[in-house]
Amino acid sequence: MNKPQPPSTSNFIKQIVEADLASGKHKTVVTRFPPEPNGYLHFGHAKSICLNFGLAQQYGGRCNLRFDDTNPEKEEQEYVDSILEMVRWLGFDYGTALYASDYFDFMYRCAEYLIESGDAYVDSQTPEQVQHNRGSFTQAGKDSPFRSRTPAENLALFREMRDGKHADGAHILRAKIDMASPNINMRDPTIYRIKRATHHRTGDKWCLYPMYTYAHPIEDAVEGITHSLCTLEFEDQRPFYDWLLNKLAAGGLLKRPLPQQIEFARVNLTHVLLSKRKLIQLVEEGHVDGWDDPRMPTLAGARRRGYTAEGFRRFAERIGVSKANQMIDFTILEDCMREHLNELALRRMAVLDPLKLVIENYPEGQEELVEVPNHPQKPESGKRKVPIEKELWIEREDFQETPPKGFFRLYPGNMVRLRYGYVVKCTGYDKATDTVRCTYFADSKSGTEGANAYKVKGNIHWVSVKHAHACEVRLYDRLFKAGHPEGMEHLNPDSMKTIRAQLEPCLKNETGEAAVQFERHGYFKADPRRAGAWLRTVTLRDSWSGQHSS
RNA sequence: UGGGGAGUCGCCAAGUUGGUUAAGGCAGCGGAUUUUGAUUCCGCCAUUCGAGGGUUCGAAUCCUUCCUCCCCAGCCA
Repeated sequence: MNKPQPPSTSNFIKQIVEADLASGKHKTVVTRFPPEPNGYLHFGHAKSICLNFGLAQQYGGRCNLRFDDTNPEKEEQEYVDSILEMVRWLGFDYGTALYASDYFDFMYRCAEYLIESGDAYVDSQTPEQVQHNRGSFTQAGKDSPFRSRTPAENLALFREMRDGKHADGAHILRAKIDMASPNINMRDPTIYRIKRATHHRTGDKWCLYPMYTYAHPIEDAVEGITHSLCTLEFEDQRPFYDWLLNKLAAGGLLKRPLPQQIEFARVNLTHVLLSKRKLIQLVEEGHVDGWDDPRMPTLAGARRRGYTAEGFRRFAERIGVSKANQMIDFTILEDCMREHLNELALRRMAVLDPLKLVIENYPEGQEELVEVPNHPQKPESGKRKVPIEKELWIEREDFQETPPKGFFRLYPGNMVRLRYGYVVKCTGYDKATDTVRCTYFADSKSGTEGANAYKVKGNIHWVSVKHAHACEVRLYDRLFKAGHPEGMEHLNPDSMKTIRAQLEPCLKNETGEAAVQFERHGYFKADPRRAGAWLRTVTLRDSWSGQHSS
């Protein structure tokens, strides 16, 4: 039950943080999780969220949730709401959410400062010319003919841009750095563009929007972020990040100490696609029901699927943080969820593919209650009483008329225990009625002295025919079919199975949804023999309507 | 090709001020317990740290050459 947790591993980010704390560079740790509200959070974001919030938690600092909403064309309130909800679900308290758009005025002021200091200019080349003059990996770029405009000219033009006097794309504001830099990102990067789009928060107030490259460092600095964690592809951006911050700090617009950008590798999972483009495709083409479809690798989907927030936190801790590209085996995520669910989920007997079992020597009309623990390893979870009688449903796969070698469940002549009930011996199978027959041993009831006299290898679950109630339950076994990393189109949405909230009496997990493990249908280790299992529409018949007792 | 990163067991990942036998997890394999073929438990699983040279009494850790992979030429983030 108490699996030893892997020791909390150290990583290079913690080392930097600790060094900064030790040297007195920072007195506290302030991080941030800065999503652009242009989509739903997925498994990959979970790593970043846990990393940023976890770090702040660990060092007694704080972590901001900040929306990087600098491109109104792609962003929507719907995404904001969903992100807010999922971060909360993951168990992190972000206080009040912040928005890059709240700093638009300040960013604008900074831009005017850069113009005045000669560090930015308005470029009026066409996008094609800009691109052409940027040069290539091997060729230096060429200065724009507009690069030498005076600060006064630039300022006037920039204000006109802000005031809507120019068409989209007519001009851009660029940082004046070095068109010959070997780092292409330093070849006068664009920092403002004209874009007439309605912003989900600022409406039509602006027709001028800052670029991420420019906005992000300012957002970090304004919020007093100490360690700005981002993914590897931004490494080349760091020189500009530092350039900008130092310029603005020199101008008195920002206070030191300035934030430090630190890059880490994003997570990839085998058989799981996290590309926003492809996920959108799945939703838009109707391959899934929506962003929260339990088959989706989104956090919203994961939650409906029965994954727990704690499972994600363990996952983040286990995979670690480094700068080497990671391709994490999906079994690690599964194991984290299975591990947590195993501790958390109450056990229930349920028959998904029913086959009738008749106990021939059990008195007609008689029934009795057997006591069943809710969690075999946790007595404190209590027990419940489940009715047993002459006719039961058992799992079809628990019976074999002609058993394969090694099969130790029900087959003619073999004895098994009806879990928590009696030991029965199979006496035959009626093809006409599709019924398995057996006889039971009255002195073998679980919990009685006689029970121990019976040594049987098989132990099957069952449900009383009379008391069972059927309910539609859909179980989702696996996210994607192994072997089809490229897509989920191979899955049949109607046949998928999911554990859902119908299982009301079961223990609630922190999501408010029910987490339950079906006996023999719970979170098994990945088993190729079960790979096709989810391709069935199933009906659940369960006997847990019985009373709880403890 | 210019620049920036990364290479420790099938997958992650500790270890890097050079110092006995290179943590741990996942996966895998073997075994014990078990009223879930689950869980739990025990054991096995890198003479080797991308490769080759070198320095050293001693290197995954230092020097050097080479190889491989990833990122950058949006008025996206």
